[in-house]
Amino acid sequence: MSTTAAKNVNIGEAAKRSGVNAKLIRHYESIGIVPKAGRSDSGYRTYSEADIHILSFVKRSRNLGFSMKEIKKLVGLWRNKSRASSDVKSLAVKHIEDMEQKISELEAMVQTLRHLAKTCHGDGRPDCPILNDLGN
Amino acid sequence: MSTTAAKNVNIGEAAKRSGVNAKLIRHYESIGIVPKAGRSDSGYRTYSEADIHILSFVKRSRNLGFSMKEIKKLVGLWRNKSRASSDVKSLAVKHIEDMEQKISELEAMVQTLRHLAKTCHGDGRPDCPILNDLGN
DNA sequence: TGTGCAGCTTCCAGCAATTGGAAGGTCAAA
DNA sequence: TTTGACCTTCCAATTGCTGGAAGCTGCACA
Repeated sequence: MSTTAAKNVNIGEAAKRSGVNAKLIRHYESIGIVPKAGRSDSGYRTYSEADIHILSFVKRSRNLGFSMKEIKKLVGLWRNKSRASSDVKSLAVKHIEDMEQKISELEAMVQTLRHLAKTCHGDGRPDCPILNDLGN
Repeated sequence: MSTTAAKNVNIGEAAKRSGVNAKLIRHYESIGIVPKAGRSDSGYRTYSEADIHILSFVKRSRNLGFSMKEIKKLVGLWRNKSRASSDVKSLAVKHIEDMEQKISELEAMVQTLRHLAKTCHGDGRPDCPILNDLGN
């Protein structure tokens, strides 16, 4: 009745609570990642606890490196009580594979560069094997 | 005199030889990564061996994950005979550090996601711990 | 009651680093 | 001559934001 009444907040507060800044919240709304916020009489966006929860969900998913496209799917699955866990799992597994692929690419790059850097004396002299190698 | 004469080529051939496609070569020129190509009477861009070499250099640097900004610097250093090797080395070392940072972030993400995925049965049932965890 | 400022609104523009397309000129072979 | 491959420029889209400008609203303070 009173204490449990909806205490909707403005975008700034929603930003603070979800960890997603206001600019980005509007952006997410505009590209359909999060549902359209309600509006006050004067046109301000209003956010419920549930809305803020979705924003946090998006934030956390981003932190885990999901693309916006994937997150759009995840948010849909999350809001849909009848979704199958297999959908979620396959998305996650695919994503793990992508990240592992990226990690090994980066490791190969580091390997090569470290080798190049080791052969470069790194003083004031003009000749540097890094550049020579890059040129081949 | 004759056999060593400059045999400049069009952008398509330069693309083939450098591994950088024509569209991208024009783009690199427009943003000043590579020097402006010469032009034939009819306005076609022409590329010498040296030009192609620069393009290959850019390609290889990109493969090693350097940003365009860094590559711009590298190309400058490469074309400048009097540069100091310390400039090159510090650029490379900084880049290695950046990549290593990225690798550990990715590894942390994979770790987390792998954990989440393990706890998800991945069948037709609607409840999935991945989504539950993401929501917190 | 004003006034001042924080906070909200929209829209527009740009960042990296490409990629794609449209509309048109050129070159060489058939 | 005509086809077709190649070249030219310019403009737009992509992904995931971030920033600014111009203009409301809301609220405290004098």
